[in-house]
Amino acid sequence: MNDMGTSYQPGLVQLLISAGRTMTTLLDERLQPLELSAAKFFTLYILAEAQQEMAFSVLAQALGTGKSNVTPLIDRLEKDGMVRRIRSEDDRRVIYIRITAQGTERLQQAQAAFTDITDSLKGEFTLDEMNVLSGLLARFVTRYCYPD
Amino acid sequence: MNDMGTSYQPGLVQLLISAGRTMTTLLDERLQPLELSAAKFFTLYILAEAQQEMAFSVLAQALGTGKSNVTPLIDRLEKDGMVRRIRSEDDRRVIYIRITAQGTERLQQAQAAFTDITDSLKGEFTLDEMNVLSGLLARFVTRYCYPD
DNA sequence: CGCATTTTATTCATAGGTGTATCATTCAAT
DNA sequence: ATTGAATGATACACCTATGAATAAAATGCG
Repeated sequence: MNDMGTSYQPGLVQLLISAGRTMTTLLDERLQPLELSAAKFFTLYILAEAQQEMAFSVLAQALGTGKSNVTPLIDRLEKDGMVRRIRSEDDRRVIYIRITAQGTERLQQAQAAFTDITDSLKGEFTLDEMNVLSGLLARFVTRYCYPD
Repeated sequence: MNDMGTSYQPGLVQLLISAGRTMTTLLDERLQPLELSAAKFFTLYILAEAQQEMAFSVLAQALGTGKSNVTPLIDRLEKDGMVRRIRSEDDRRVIYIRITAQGTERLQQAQAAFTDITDSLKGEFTLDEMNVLSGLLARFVTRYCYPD
C-alpha cells in the first residue's frame, strides 16, 4: 500500500496511510543494524524521557496502543536486556517498566539514526514546508485521534 | 503509537507515523459495519478500477506490499466471495484475481464510507490546506518510497 | 466482614505487514 | 531435448496491532 500514487489519483486518505508506512519502513531500515524496530525505539524513547520507571498501562497509553500489544513488545525488549519488569509493592497488579543502562546506551545510538532521517528531510523540504506539514499533521492527529 | 504528541515535542517522523495510523483506524472504523478492512477495501478498489482481472503480482505491486502478504489477503476476500482466483491458461504459474459482482456491490457501499471521511476532512481543513498537505505528502512518498 | 465491581496485565484469535525460503512452472541456452 | 536460470505464488518465521476473554488483585458498598 505504499505506492498508491502510480495508477490513480491518490486522495488524502491514501496519502496519509502511505506516508505513515513509508516513514515506518524508513525508520525500521535505519534501526535494523541496532536490532531495534520502530516500536522498540519509541518504547525506549518514552521510558528514557520519563526519567523513571513507568507503569505498564501508562506506557501503553503513551505508545497509543493497546496493552495486549505492549505485553509481547516488553517481552522482547526484556529478553534483549533493554528493559526490566518490576512488580509494584503497593499494588501487586501493576508492573513498572524500567529502562536498563544497556537500553539507554542503545537508545543513544538509535537517536543518531533518528536525526539522520530528520536531516535527510531537511534536504528535501524547506524549513517552512516542514513546519507547515507538521502543523497540518498535528491538527489532523489531535482532531481525529481524540474525537470529541 | 497514536498520541505521541501529548508529552513531548513530536517531530515529523512521529507525526507521519501517527497520522498514518490515525487514518487507518478511521477507515477501519467506518468500514467495519461492511465487514471490510482498509486492506480489503483498497484491494477491491484497485480491482474495480482495473476493469478486468488482474495478475496476482500486478495487484501486489499496486498495493505496494509484498506478495507474501497479499496471498492471505486474497484468501480472506475469496472466502468472503468478494474475489475469485483464476489460473491463467497461457502461463500456468500466474493467477488472475477477479472481483465478483458481490465484491463490486460491497465496494460501492464502502465508497460512501470513504467519501464520508473526505467530507469530514473538508470540515476541518480548507481546500487550500488539503492541497498543500496532499502535495507535501505525495512528494515525501515518491521521494522516500522509491529511493534512487 | 463478605461479595460484587473494577482494574491490571496476560492470553488467545484474527488481521495485517516484513523478509526469506520453497516449489512448480516456464523460458533460455546449449 | 535436457539442463539451468528466472519467475510466480505460496509457506514460514517474525513483528505489530486489535478486540475479547481470563486471572488476580484492589476497591467499594451493603
